[in-house]
Amino acid sequence: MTHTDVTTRPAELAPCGQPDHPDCGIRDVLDRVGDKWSVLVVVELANGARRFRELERAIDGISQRMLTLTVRKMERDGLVLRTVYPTVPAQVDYRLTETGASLTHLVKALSAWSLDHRDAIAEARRAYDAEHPDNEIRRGSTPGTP
Amino acid sequence: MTHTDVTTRPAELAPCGQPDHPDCGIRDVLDRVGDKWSVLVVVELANGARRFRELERAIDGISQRMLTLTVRKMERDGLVLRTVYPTVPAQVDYRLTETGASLTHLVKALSAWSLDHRDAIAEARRAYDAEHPDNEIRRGSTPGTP
DNA sequence: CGGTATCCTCGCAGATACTG
DNA sequence: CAGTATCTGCGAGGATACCG
Repeated sequence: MTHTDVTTRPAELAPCGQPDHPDCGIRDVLDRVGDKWSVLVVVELANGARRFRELERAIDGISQRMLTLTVRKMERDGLVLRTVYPTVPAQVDYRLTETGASLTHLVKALSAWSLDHRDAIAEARRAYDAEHPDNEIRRGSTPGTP
Repeated sequence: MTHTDVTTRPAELAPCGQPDHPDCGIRDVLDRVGDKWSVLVVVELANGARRFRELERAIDGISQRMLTLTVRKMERDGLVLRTVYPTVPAQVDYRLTETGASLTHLVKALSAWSLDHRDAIAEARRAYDAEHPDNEIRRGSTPGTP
């Protein structure tokens, strides 16, 4: 039985975490582009084709290895197209496929959301930290606490 | 209210990976909800308030620890609201805040994207694997994990 | 029920070195 | 330039046990 019933639930979101329900696809998409590197590659390539080095430089902090892995995985998933030019000092460029390009969409929405709620979140954090001074949940922020 | 204009194709995406550019917020948002658990919590809470146990049951595979951590982090970020009822066998429920609710939007878009491109990706994978039988990039697939 | 505290593992990711 | 290969660590996250 294929539950091809994408039944576009207007208000509700299909259950996702269940093993019996196949899931709403969230887990898939997160496994695919849930890591920051993939997303940042999409961001870079959203503005046009880039060569390996260009990507490496554009994405601060990524290691050669991770870039290779990321870009390979994305190639395999059909999100990026890899083109090798047999020049002397080998040249390769990457560009988004149709499928990959459709992601820029989501990435932009994500970016917009972040920008939109960034200070609300910062504020919420401050409030929380003020009320829970002992709490050590500080994952993802407050750098100066070694 | 829909405020995140997902459909507009404005211009270019701001550079993100740079240390000198502040960044487009992508890294922030990924640090915040980039992990699958957070997203799945959003998905569950999108359909209404849930108690701890309910969340735990709804999100298959999550450990108690991770649920606590995830939900705490989200509380701190002002994405979920935690309410404790001082009943005898303590009762707590979680619901999305305004900010958190604005995420359901993105999550739905993510879900839609996944559903929409799921088989294209599966196909791309098969094609890739056929052409690269030696390659061991199989990260993100080969589900057989009990 | 709704957590916290502890331990322990395994795999992701960084650094480094070598090749075509 | 554009990778591949290898070693290693570190820490996210699962399992378990125990409290209010």
